[in-house]
Amino acid sequence: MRRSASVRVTRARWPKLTTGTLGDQVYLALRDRIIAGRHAPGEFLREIELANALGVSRTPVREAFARLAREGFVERLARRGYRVPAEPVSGLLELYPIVASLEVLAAELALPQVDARLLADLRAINRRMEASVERHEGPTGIALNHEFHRALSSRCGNKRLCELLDELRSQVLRLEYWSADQAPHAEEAVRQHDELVEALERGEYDAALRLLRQNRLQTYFAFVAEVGAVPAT
Amino acid sequence: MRRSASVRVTRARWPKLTTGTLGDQVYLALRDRIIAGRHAPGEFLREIELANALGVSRTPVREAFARLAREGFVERLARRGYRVPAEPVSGLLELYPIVASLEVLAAELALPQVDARLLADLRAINRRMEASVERHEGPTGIALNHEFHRALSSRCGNKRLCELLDELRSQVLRLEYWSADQAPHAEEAVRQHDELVEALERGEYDAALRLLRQNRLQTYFAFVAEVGAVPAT
DNA sequence: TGGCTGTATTTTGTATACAATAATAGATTA
DNA sequence: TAATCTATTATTGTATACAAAATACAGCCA
Repeated sequence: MRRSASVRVTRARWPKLTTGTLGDQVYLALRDRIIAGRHAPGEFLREIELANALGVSRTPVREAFARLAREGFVERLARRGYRVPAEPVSGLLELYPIVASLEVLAAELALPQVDARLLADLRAINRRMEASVERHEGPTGIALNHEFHRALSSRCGNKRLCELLDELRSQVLRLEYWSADQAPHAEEAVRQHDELVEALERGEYDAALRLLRQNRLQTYFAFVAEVGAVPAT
Repeated sequence: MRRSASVRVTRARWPKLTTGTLGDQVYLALRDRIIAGRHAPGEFLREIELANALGVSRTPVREAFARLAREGFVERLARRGYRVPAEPVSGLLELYPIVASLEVLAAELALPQVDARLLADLRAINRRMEASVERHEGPTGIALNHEFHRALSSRCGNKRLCELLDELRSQVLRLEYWSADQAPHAEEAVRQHDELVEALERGEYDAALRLLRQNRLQTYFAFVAEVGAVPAT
């Protein structure tokens, strides 16, 4: 009971829960905080603490944890609790090839759906990314890089693929936020994005796919070079 | 209360729960039943019923449902309950390309790890698949087809990729059990598997990858042709 | 007779109480 | 003084009680 003061303070730092089931809301709130790096890797998250902070019971918090654990945002230690995992290096090393493969597939499927509006969106996102990179606003550039690829692959017409990519990208996002100061090989990426859009405009689909593959592979190798790891491929 | 008789009967048909957390055990038991087709598509699954049948409370059953829903084995209808989804056609149509892409990636990564033991395993699995197809033991052939591809891709060295593929394959498995009488283009697949193993033995990696891609694409197109759907690619 | 509304029932969503277990700190002994 | 054993405590795992909401059915009215 004498905790009420600190609980109130903590509570103010959390977004209010509004719609949907409580479990979903807790999941979203917690995931955003973890992605944004507001919980240090290795930090333990306690059900009761979060429940108090959010003004809900342990049940929805547990549901959120179960989901977050399955998606890799927290680790579940049997009978010990949940903690934000460290090891972003191996995580990115494993995720990058998966995301790259699926994005190439999504792009192949999306090619027939490319239209003027999508191209305009892609250009706009890339201009924002360019500006962000120039100003060295690290995290913004990382997010915009993902937004660019999301805009393209979301046209693939395969709902399942879109959902899977969204989930994987959000995991990459967290690891990049934590391990990198800015988007991977940012300036180069902006240029490659422009080339990709131009190829799409000219209807040169093979070239576009090649550029996408190259862009994603370079993200991977740039990271590998940075951390000094041995590439698996 | 007068339901007790039917509950007791149902209970006898369920496997006993042994190790791990109850939530995990319920998840596994229920998933296996759904994959095996023991619950008709469209059938509603009630928390209390399952809890009674398994001799546990609703809490672990809820955890299992949450997981199954995220993985596509059940649908969650807000405030209505959970049901086994119908629509295997669109599900397979969306899953096949995803699995194919990731398996090609996994195979690329696994190539350096190929050794005599793996090749022997692959041959053995394919012989069993051949026998199963000859005897028209439908479901067994479907499972063995997955086992063959799993044996290869599990050598990729990317844990994350392995887990993702396992999850996706188990979903494909359910849909194939329900929508097909036997492995997709079974005889042809057995032959292609043999060719693939032979290429691996000769160290012709490019040829092996080409054969794998072809095998998976044909699975997809054979299904498309069977259901008369319009292929997305 | 057909459609609508209100109520009862069923089922999920949430909260809380209880059980089990692993970490921790303290005491005791060599 | 250090190490080990024990008791306490903190935290998850599970069960159950309670709340909310959606459906189905019956009764009523047009």
